[in-house]
Amino acid sequence: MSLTSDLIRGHTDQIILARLIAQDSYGYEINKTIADKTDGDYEFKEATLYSAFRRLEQAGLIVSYWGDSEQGARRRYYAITPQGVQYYAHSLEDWQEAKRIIDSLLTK
Amino acid sequence: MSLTSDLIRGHTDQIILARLIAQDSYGYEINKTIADKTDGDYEFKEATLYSAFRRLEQAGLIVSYWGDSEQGARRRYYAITPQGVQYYAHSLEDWQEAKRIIDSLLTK
DNA sequence: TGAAGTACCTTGACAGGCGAGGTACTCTGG
DNA sequence: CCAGAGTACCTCGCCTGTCAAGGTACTTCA
Repeated sequence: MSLTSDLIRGHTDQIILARLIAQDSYGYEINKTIADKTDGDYEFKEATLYSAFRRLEQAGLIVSYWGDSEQGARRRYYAITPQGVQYYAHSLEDWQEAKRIIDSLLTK
Repeated sequence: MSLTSDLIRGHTDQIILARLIAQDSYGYEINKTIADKTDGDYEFKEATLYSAFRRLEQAGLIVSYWGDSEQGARRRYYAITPQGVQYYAHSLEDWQEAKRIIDSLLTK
């Protein structure tokens, strides 16, 4: 919910990349997966999600292609690039580090 | 360093409040304490720190008073208010929750 | 005397999140 | 048969928080 959205700020790219490492996916599905995994506690706002896609694609961390669904709404699929994988691995380390630092700052 | 600063974005207020729960303090000292506690890995930028003070005081979470040092540079001390304590307690819960959520989103 | 340390502060630019609004197609119940 | 809910995408413009850059003023010490 809104409680956590401030805290997840900064993890958007990382979370999207994590989903794309699991498998190619598209905006709507990624958001549903996130909602599932968090038992409905979290989900990106659409504007946030799509602006993240733009950012990540411009940075070369993901690429997109249109799904070939004849029926139903068109889907733009995203796939992670090697640079994306590398960036993600690095971001995982950063996250471990950040947790450590924040936790240490929240104690007397 | 700059690596972690993106991830600490959003924890600024919480970290400052944690310091003020330990004891009344002033900007410069808070930053030094943070540098100490993180072995020099982290420190607020001054502009960030002082804008956080303004925000927190406006929100009624901290109050300030001038230190009575006759000698040396003047110091503006900050103290946490009851609302600040309450906000901090809440933010701790949010942080536990955020860690759980983020970790769960970073796995297959 | 001048550099380094202590201590505060402001301005303006920039980036990311997101509310609000929009398009277009499909499926299902009444 | 058609209205509403669901799927699926997208843009514009505001708001908030960070921070580079710049400034002030005092003290200590080599």
